[in-house]
Amino acid sequence: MIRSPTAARPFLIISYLCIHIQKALLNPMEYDFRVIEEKWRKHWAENGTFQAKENTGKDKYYVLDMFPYPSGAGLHVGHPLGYIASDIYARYKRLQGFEVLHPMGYDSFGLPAEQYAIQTGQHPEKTTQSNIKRYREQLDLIGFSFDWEREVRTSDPTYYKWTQWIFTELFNSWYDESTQKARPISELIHIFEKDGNSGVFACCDECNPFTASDWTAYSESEKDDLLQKYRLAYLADSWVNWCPELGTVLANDEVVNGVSERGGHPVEQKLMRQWSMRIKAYANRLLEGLNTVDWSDSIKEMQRNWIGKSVGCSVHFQIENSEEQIEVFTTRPDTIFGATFLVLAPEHPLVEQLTTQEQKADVDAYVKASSMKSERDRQSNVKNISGVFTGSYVIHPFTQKRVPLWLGDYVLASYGTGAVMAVPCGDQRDWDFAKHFGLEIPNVFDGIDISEAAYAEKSGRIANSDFLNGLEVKDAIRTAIERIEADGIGRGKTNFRLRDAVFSRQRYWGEPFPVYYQDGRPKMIDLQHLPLVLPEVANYLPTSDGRPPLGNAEKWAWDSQKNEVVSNDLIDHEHVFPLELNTMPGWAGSSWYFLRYMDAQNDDVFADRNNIEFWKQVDLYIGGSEHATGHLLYARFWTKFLYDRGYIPFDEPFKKMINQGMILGKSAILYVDSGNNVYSYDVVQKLDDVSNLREVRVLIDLLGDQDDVDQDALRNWLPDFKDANFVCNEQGQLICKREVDKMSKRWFNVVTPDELCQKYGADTLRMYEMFLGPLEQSKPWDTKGINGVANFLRKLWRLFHFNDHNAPQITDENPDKEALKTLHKTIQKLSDDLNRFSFNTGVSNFMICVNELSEQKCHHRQILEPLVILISPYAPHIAEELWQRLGHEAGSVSKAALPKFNPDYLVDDAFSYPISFNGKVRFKLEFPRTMSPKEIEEQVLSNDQTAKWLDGKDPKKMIVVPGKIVNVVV
RNA sequence: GCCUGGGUGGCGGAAUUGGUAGACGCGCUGGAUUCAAAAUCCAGUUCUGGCAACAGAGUGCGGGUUCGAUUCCCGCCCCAGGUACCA
Repeated sequence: MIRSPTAARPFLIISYLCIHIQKALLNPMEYDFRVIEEKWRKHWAENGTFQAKENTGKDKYYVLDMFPYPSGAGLHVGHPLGYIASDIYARYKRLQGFEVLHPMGYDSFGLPAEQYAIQTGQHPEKTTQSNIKRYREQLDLIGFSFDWEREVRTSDPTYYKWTQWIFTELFNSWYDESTQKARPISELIHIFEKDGNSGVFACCDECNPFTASDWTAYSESEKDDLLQKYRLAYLADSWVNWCPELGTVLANDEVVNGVSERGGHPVEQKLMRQWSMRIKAYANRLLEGLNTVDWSDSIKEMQRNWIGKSVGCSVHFQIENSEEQIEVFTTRPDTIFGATFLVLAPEHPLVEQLTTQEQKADVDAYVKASSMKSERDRQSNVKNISGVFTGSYVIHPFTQKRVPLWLGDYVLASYGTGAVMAVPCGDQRDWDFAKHFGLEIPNVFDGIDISEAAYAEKSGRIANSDFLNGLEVKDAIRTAIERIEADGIGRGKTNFRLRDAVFSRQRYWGEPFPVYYQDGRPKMIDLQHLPLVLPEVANYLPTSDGRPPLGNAEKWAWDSQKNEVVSNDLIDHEHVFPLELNTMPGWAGSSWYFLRYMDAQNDDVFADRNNIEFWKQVDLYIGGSEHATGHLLYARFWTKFLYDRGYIPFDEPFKKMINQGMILGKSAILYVDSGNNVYSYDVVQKLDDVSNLREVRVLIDLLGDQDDVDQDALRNWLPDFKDANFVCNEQGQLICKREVDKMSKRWFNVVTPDELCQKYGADTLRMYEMFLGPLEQSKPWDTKGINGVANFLRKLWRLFHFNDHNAPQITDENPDKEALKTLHKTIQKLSDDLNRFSFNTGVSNFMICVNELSEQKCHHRQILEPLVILISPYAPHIAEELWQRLGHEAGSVSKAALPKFNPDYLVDDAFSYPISFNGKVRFKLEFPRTMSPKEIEEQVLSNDQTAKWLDGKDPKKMIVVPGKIVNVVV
């Protein structure tokens, strides 16, 4: 056991190595993982063992891991968990005869490298490169079967060339609702030229009707402005989540509880001209597509909630003494007779116009107060009801009554129309609002009490509602919509919570937009001139006048004649134009990387059509569930878009997905008082007053087997402990309390795969990570148990009884029945475990198998060879070594055929029946499997032991389940 | 609040269609081997009572269905993740 401070480690590792070498010299038959693992890693790399090839005649299988962001902290044991599982699966698929694509790469654009650059002046490219190098070294140690020829890096210009291209394709597309498909913008222009926009049913921003002749009469810039409303990537003024601290905008899923996901800085609402993605166009298909993929229910549900489809209708309310109308969206048109007031969001465009002179002061104050509140404040004060009367009224379309018009910040400008018809009897928020301001609460439900709370259930009968009286809610909704449509005051409508995604970031370390501005209008740079490479800047911060970091670049202008980037000095707005200063968000590159792996080095297309046709969808995708509403939604969106435009033949990227759980760390805690004393945990537990103590986390590497700290090491670790007084227990130990935290440097509880590979070997690490528990569950890491797996691999090795010449002592004779049964039971269970992605029971089954074969003293080649193949996906290094020593070609176990299961070996002639009385098992009796239930019944009844449990009584009933159980009811 | 998971020994966990609860591993206890230690091997290890044979209880809690329930149904409690004025 290494129980030393990091400082003392080199010495211990050296001494450990000495002992190890000594042992290996003494006993050449021992399992020496260090030598073996290095040998096979080298062999696989040199022979390109795991390179995937297209069109080999085999069936394909695509196993993908979510690629990592290469952070400076390196990998801890939690990171490779999913990679190990996917690697095992990929290796099994190869043994089953599939051509397997199993690639890896890096999501290498991102904030941390940029923050580091701001602090140190170090170019993000440089830190990214060195982080990737470190990641690669760590990954290589674990023995993954990745095809590194296909590595991608999102920050590499040869990669982001295609990210830029996809952006231009999105810019040059619109969404045709009538065919539910993205189409080239050129086709839309053609339609406009012929028929104007009246026949166009598109997903677009609000747009007044125009005719073909209107269109032709528009100026270029008017046309451009109109087309922006239709493009899938568009430039628009929109309310964005602005994070002043980070100096950038954030997507909705990058904001958590009103603060930025990265860094936890406050976020506010701001109106900015930004690139956006019209993901809303795909809302329905993103929802429907979920039914076709094999993902966990929780992730699907999260996406469904995020998309948030609600079916209802729009209703127009005429404003009293005005030509204007207010449009509201409601899912409950059946309750329209209960609508006693209307509420607008404070940001609603008609607010100023509708406010009467008397109310102006109040309304202005309210609007101002609301705009000061961040979204977070609005959300956290749900119970805090606020609002103000505008002084205006609208006319109820059915009763013709005057309905007061209020403002309230519980109505969101960004959802629906930013206005609601308030039905206090049917909606709790409206009810609360009405109570608070003393507004009417008429009841439109038959026999429901609404004196204490609103009734929001979608059931029951409607009352006090004219033509809806007596109808069931469902029928009432339908009838109301029919009437609303017939009267021309509204129409059936479906709304989505999903909002268009802001696609601009005011950052340096991201993909530059392939865009320059001619008279303020965006122009795309053609594919043939891409990539538009990120320029050098002297400073990674925003410019002094508040422009994004790219504003610092001196050479960041586009010469539209030479088609190249030139110095800003040359900008003349004739041929040389300024380039876009924003960059793309982190999710741009990760939205399509799975396609690039299919043909990672192609310079002519993002991936060759033949390769795409061969590999198709990702068959198995493994990664964390934290990307449920971000990456996984955006990747689906881009996939559907590329499908629509005919670039790929499928519209869902990931057929099956498994989400691995998080591996948590176990922190070590000591107690410190205001003096200079450090207390052992067991001492603290006996103290009466602990109010003056505080918990301090210490480096877990300093702990021994009993959670006791190496005291000298602790003094050397941090100056705080240098001269501290240690209050130890009776054994003189300083014991730590262990607590489960996130694994992080911050809590000093990180365990790295490197140290475990060094000490126990990669095969042991791989199997232990799988053995910890079900893949999808989160679980704390405890290195203690790893011995069990290490012992198992040694036991496996001993099964082969190597002599001094490294030759196994095995026989070619036919194995006995018992050994065959063990083997085939294992084959069967393993294939079952694999189908269920139950890797933990997979490891157990290997342990059971090796235990049984050891007991049987099995020496048979016919048993041991299939076992080696079977275990090779889990423990590939030892398997290759054993395979070679068994006389096979080096490295070939990775390409062997999985042994076939033969049920004949499992058939038993007899079965040991548990005999239970009233459901409790009391003893066992063995009967032939062929014995009939009738005979078994007789045999059991005539047995001596039965008499004891009957205790003189007669059995009421007997249940005999052949091959399972016997139950006697007394 | 709502949605999705989950709750089984000292610990990680197993039990796949309702059929022997606790596989496998860790830890612990005892023994063998050893000058000693490591490693290895053997035996035991859900709890309670008992020297033992054995008996009773037992899968978050309370009910129900069934010959039989960790598994199915109803009601509740707790934990984790997601989400939240979405009209």
